[in-house]
Amino acid sequence: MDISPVGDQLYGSLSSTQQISEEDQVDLRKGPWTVEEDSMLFNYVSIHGEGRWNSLARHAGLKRTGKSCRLRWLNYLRPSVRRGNITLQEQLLILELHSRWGNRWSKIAQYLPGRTDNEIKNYWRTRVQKQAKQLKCDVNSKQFQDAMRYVWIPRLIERIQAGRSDSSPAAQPATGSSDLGGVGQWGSNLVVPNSRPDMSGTSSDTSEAQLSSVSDQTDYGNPNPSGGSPTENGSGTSYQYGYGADIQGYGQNDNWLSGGDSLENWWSEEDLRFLETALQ
DNA sequence: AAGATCGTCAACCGCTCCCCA
DNA sequence: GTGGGGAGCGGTTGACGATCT
Repeated sequence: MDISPVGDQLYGSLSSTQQISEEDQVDLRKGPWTVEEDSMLFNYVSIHGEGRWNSLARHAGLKRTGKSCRLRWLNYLRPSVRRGNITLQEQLLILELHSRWGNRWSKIAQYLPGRTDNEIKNYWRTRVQKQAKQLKCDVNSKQFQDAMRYVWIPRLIERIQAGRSDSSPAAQPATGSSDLGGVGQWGSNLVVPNSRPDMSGTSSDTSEAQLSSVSDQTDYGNPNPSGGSPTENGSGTSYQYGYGADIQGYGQNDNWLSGGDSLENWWSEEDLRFLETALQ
């Protein structure tokens, strides 16, 4: 765990400047969490469970707001939190779900087990918005939406499929929940890789249909669409989705997707030239 | 080597929603 | 019906390490 004790350095003098008042709770701490605080929160929640964060903070002996405790637990301490690089499948899901729901980060996060809304939000702002900036268009513009649909997403799909055929053991889909019969596979229901319609026209309708064909069949009220559910496969937990994509759970070897598979590497010079021309 | 700039991410803030008395 | 408290959400900030000049 990468927990910095910097909080003590930054806020260690707080108590000396504050009057002790249980009523006002003026000695509430802010800033980075210390190892001790993490330990206190983790132990308390492990024993008593989540909920009632304000009273939980008091009873756990934490000089933090309930909000702060909740955030720390959900984004960091919770055992199910998955750390590490966003995988290609996760990138694809984020792009697809964001195209449908916009900045509904918590809703999007429901479909990426172990990922927090904060993490997805940060990913979007630092990676996706950066690409929009490179292309000199707004991230919400039709131009950028088309760029994602016709270049970015197809390339992600290609790469995912290539990764599968490369077939390092870790890249193999989990077999635990193979009862997803009939649910589309990458590239078949989602989009046709390498299809690059005339982006100068109003082609978003057809692309929307392509992109939505699976999504519309999916019960988004269910955080695990098409019966996707955590499955134990011996070395970790895997989740499968209605798209036919599965995301290797924590504890898995994600190397086949991480390390050099940042979005920047997806955006080849060729793509950039193509897009810049198309966007003019 | 040192300062400037950039990228990432943890954490906070303010607002809204929901539940309950 | 309504007011208050708790929880959740999305936007924003700031610290810090990495990279660049």
